[in-house]
Amino acid sequence: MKLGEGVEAAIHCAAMLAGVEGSGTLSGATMAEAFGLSPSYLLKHLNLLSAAGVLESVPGPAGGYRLARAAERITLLDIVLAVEGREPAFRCGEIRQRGPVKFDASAYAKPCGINAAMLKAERAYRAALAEARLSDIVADFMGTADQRVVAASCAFVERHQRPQKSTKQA
Amino acid sequence: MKLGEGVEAAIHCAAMLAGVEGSGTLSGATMAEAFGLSPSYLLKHLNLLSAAGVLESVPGPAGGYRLARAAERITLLDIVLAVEGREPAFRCGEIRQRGPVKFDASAYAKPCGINAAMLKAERAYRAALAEARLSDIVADFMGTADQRVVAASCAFVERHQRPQKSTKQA
DNA sequence: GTAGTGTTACTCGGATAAATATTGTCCGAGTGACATCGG
DNA sequence: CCGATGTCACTCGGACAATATTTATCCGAGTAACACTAC
Repeated sequence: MKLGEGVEAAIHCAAMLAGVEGSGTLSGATMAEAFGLSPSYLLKHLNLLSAAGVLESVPGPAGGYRLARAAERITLLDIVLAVEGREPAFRCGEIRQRGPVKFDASAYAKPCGINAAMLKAERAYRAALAEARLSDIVADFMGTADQRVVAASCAFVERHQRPQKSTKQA
Repeated sequence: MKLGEGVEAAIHCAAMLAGVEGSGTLSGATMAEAFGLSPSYLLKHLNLLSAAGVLESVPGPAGGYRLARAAERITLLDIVLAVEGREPAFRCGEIRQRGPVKFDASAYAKPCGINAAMLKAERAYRAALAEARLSDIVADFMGTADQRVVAASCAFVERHQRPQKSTKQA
């Protein structure tokens, strides 16, 4: 039961991208610098988010990443599943069938009760994550965090964001 | 987000031990055979359960493992935490402080909102596991599983269980 | 026949390798901006 | 002076090592049962 280090980075990056105006972008290198991370490695996680449809990537100079949809429609569950994978953490290996006494498949028609209990707990976990919208995270940060940090973060985004010129149908 | 393979084995072993009468024991080798697992590796997980106070180990010939308390007072959470560790899956590395702009510690007095949301979800996960008692798992297995499998499992336990000398068998 | 004692076989327990997943790094393909050149 | 074009720098994207964690195995310490011997 351990989540990868990249989950934290992915959420922070998504929250930072939520502060970008319009269809502007932030480059992966910029976000890596903001959090003191290895740029190349952060790209790996950002690509996972792009593949999952949470972010969009813009190539070329003045390119970068942006949210694929409004922050209100992105949940922590979307991000966690994108980075960690969609399959459940507990995988029933059906070890109950691996013993010396064998029966045909009909004897194991009912799913393993242990697996059911574990998956039920995981559904509760995912449901809680699904209720945490990215916009809530950002609003909480803006409201409760130290104002110096908030101001510095906004200034950082303002300074590094790149307004998309070619696609400014805004 | 991935649980170790040993969690499944640990839960199955605990459920099997719940079927042992009185203060009898089952050896690790016996349970490993029942599930087709490596005996030496299963011992590692059983020891974790012993260290956590979920199981008790009896050394010497006719030794083995038994539940440390009644199955009604053992939850899946106890087992999962014993095997996977008690620390939460999401560990906040405070990467928000690792950027180029630094503030003193007072600016970060409030805990990270992302961390709070992740821990809240994990509390929901653990709460669901805490509601799943080992006795419920066993009762569900006895009631809903195929009766041939139930009979075979009970027979296996009957055949391999070792009555502790203090409790004389009938 | 009974009690004491030494042996023994079986158990758990921890230290030790192999396999796998995660983390971190590098270089290449692609793309839009910029400077240059021609009209 | 304006437009087309070639070059370039910057971006993402995926392939390649290093590290950490998990998985698997082996051998040793400990203990209670068993057998043997002496009384």
